[in-house]
Amino acid sequence: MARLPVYLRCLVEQANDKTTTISSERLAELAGVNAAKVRKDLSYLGSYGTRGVGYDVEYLLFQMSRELGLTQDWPVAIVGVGNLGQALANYGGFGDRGFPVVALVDADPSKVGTAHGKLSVRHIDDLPDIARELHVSIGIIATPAVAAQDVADRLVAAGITSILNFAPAIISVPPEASLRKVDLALELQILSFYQQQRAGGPHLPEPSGTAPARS
Amino acid sequence: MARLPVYLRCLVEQANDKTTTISSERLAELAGVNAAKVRKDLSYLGSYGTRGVGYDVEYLLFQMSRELGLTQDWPVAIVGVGNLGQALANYGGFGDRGFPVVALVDADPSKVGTAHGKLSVRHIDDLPDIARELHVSIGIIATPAVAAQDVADRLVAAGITSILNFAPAIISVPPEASLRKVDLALELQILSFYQQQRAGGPHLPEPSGTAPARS
DNA sequence: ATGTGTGAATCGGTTCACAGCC
DNA sequence: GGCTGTGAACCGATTCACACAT
Repeated sequence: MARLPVYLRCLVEQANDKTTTISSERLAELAGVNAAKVRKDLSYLGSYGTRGVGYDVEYLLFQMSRELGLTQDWPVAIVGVGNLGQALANYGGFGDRGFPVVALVDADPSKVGTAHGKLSVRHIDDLPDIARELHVSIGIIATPAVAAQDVADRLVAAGITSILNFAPAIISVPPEASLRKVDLALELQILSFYQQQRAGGPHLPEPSGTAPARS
Repeated sequence: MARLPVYLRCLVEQANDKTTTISSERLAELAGVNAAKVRKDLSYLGSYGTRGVGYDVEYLLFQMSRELGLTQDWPVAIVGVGNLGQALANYGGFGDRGFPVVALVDADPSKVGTAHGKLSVRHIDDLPDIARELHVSIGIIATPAVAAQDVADRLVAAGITSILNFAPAIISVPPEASLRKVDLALELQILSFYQQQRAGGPHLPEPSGTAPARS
């Protein structure tokens, strides 16, 4: 479920506030969902709540970190050192959360060897070596759209089966691999769509999911 | 619908390839969905297809651009000039697609006035002026999580009712505003979850939606 | 009393399948 | 013959509502 990480973040906040126990109602409020969903989601992890009381924050936190695989670091390689790739490499938010960026990779020979922060760019042909040496488990695709599928294939061939794709392209991977995508332009286009709707007469249904009404 | 921009991108590619007409089947393949979904989605825009033939690429492109509000530019302001904010500001991909970044905003007085590319940072208290002068229609939140809700409130108060939130926080906006979120750490956590599942014994259902099997 | 865990009802979105039009 | 447009069937996810544990 894509909501577990959200719960996790809320629980961390609560733990910092010395809260020892939390109800599904309260957690739902923090996570921006409803209480029944929280209970159903958490019940998949096992019966970690106490009826009449709620969930023990620390214990739930531990169980969830374990289930999410966050008790260890997952080294990340960024493929494509253009604007976006550099931006992501400089953004410190990954390493903080257990996803250290351990390699920058590009196909352009003129970029290979250039330094960005503590890392120097390596050639994509070395991907199998890089993956093995640095134990890379996640690959981030930050190339132009046309290269994205090829890069994905190379990542999988190198044994990197978790892929986050920032390129505006539909790519496919074999079933043993996982693929998520983040498409920045697409998000903006969706916003401009709704803005457009608000300006002219409404024709299509309202947004859903990511825009809860203020409570 | 969040799929319209994907169709749009596929249609642009086809138009560049001088393809004049396209079937729902072919478009579905390019967009990574199935044909029935394409037809249902496009039928919401109106009956723009021709039975027995398919859709006229140019005409559909025009209708979709209009519906998505992409016949005009939508100026963007980025709030929060930390690592992520700078990264997004330097990333050229927004302006190219009709979303020029026209303002950088921060609450830290020591950052105000510093230049990044062609823009210099302005103070968040000036947001109402900035919004009016530069016709900002979309605000990007790239602040730490704790500031996100406050920034959202200020954006809405300044008349910027389309918001893209990169901060790892659940925020809410009044119903007249639209909110989308991009949570990079969350995407990585979802990947690490599935990677973890593959390593240990599977307990939860497989991914869905973003990971089509290779055809 | 309070709040979880969970079957049952509900809902929205996806897929099927076919009538209708080129 | 081929492909769209769309009602109907389907399916997973959300929500309800309540028995049960503390």
